[in-house]
Amino acid sequence: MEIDHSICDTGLVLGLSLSSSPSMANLNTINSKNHPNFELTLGLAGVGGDNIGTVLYREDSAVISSGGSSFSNKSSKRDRETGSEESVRVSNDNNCSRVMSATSVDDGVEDDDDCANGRKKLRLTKPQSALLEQAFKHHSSLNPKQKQELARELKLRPRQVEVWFQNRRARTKLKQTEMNFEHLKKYCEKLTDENRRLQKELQELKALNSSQPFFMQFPAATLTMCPSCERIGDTKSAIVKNPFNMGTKPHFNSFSNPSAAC
DNA sequence: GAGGTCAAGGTGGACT
DNA sequence: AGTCCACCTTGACCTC
Repeated sequence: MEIDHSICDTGLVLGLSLSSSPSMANLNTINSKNHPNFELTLGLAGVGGDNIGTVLYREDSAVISSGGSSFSNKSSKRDRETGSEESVRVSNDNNCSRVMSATSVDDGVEDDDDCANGRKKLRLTKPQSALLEQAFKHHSSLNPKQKQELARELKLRPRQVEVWFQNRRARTKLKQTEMNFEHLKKYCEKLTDENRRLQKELQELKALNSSQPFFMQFPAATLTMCPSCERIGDTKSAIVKNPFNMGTKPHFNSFSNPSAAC
C-alpha cells in the first residue's frame, strides 16, 4: 500500500511508503493474521541525495519449514533430554502432552490411560499459570536449575516448563511487534500529514515567488533605499545589490548611513 | 463449523 | 557433539 511519496524541487525529499507483501505464509504470526508484512521507509534526503534519516521496519519473512510435522518419525534433538529430565518427572493427571509416535521419548515410558488415545492437550491450571507468569516476570528465560526447581513446584516436567517459556517469549515478541506496528503506523500517518502540509506551503511560497519582484521578498527591516539614487540594498551587506542594475562597482558602502554620499 | 488460543513437535542456527 | 533458542507448524480445545 503506497501512502505517499513526493519529491519537491528544493532538493528535499520526504517520502513515505507502507508496503504489503503477500509472501507471508505463517498463519500464526502477526504478518498474515493481523497485519500485512510491511516496510516503512521514512527518508529525508538532502540535495546530494544523501538519506539523512531513515527508519526501516520490516517483518522477517517466514521460512516455511520443509519438514515440521509433529508426527515425524525422525529422531528429535529432544532425544538428548531423555536422561536428565526423566529423573525429575513427577506424575500429573493433567500432564498428558504425549504424541502417539516414537518421537516423544523425553518423558520416558508414559502410557497413562489418558494418553493412550493420542495427543491430548495439556491445560495448565490457574495456579500453575500464575506461578509461571510470576517466574517469567523475573526472568524471561531459565537456567537449568531454575527450570528443575519450577518444574518440581508445578508438578510438571522440566521440558514443559521450558516449552512454556519458549511460547511465552514468542507471545511477548508478537505483542511487541503488534505494538511497534501500531506505533509506526501512527508515525507514518503523522508524517504523511506533515508532508502534505509542507507540500502545500511550498506551493504557496512558489506562487508568491512568481507574483512578486525579487526585492519584495526580503523582509522589510533588512532593506534600505539610498535616498539619493533610490537604489535598494540590505543593511548588513557592504555590497550594493540592486537586482535590476548589477553595476561592476559598489555604489556605496552602506545604506545604514543615509548621510553617505552616492 | 470457523477461528482463536496454546502446549508441544520439528528444524536450523548460534554458541561452547 | 551437545545445548539452547527462535521460528514455524500441528493438533486439541475453547468460544462464538
